[in-house]
Amino acid sequence: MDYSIRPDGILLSEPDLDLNETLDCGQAFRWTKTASDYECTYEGSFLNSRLVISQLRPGEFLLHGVSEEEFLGKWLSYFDLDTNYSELKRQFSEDETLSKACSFAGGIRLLRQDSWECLVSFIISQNNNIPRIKGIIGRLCDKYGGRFPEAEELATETPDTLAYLRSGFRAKYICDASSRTAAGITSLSGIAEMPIDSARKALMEIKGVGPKVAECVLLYGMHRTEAFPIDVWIKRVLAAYYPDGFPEYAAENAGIAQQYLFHYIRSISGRTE
DNA sequence: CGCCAGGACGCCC
DNA sequence: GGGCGTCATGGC
Repeated sequence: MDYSIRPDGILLSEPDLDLNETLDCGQAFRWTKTASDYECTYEGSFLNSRLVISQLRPGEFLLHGVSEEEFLGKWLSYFDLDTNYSELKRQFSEDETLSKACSFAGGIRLLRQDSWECLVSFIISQNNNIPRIKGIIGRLCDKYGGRFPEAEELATETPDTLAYLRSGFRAKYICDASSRTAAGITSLSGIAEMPIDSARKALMEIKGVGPKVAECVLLYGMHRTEAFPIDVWIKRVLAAYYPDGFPEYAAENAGIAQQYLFHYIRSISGRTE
């Protein structure tokens, strides 16, 4: 990773990042691709900061209007730029399937997202498809002026007052997550520091949070890279390529490996959304 | 129209 | 403990 400061923002050089692969692969739902003169441009936000980022060419990016302080204090961490993904992929590539997955979409990175937003987003994701997940979260943020609401703000809602989301049976789960978090019964910052099995149990005390959603919150919202969400696609990968279990040497970063595999298995079965 | 979606719950055995 | 119907909504 390298960067330079320009009048129009931060110019970032990072060969192991591709914006389409990272921002549109189902780990985050609030980035939108906007038309531009570049390869691609995305707009989105993390906590209360909005970002417009362009991919100028493979491995080169412009973070529009971002100061060095904002870059070092926020976006460097969000895009996990202090982790060496070349080294990770080199380790993964001992395995034949993982090797293919890494070379298919080598620009995927694990974003360090906000745990609360992540919890609500993956509650919404259950038995749902990505375009509709984005729609529900978009309607939620629209109501709060384009930002993601705090637990305290959602804690006063009911499934009826959340009807505008059209989130279906998931509304009652959003309410439970909000009231528990706002009341301090669930402490996401505390859970983030727990041993992983205790963290899983604590998350699953929330109604609507089962093994899959808990694992996603741990991986995407708490950067627990050993967390390994198993959805229908990863089940197919495990059945087809890992009948004797996932490689032990990759266990510490199994969640990152899972990202490459998810993208790969969907591509070879003809899915892009 | 039917099938499926980055699942979890409640109930059954 | 595993198996199965159900849950809203909408993309395709």
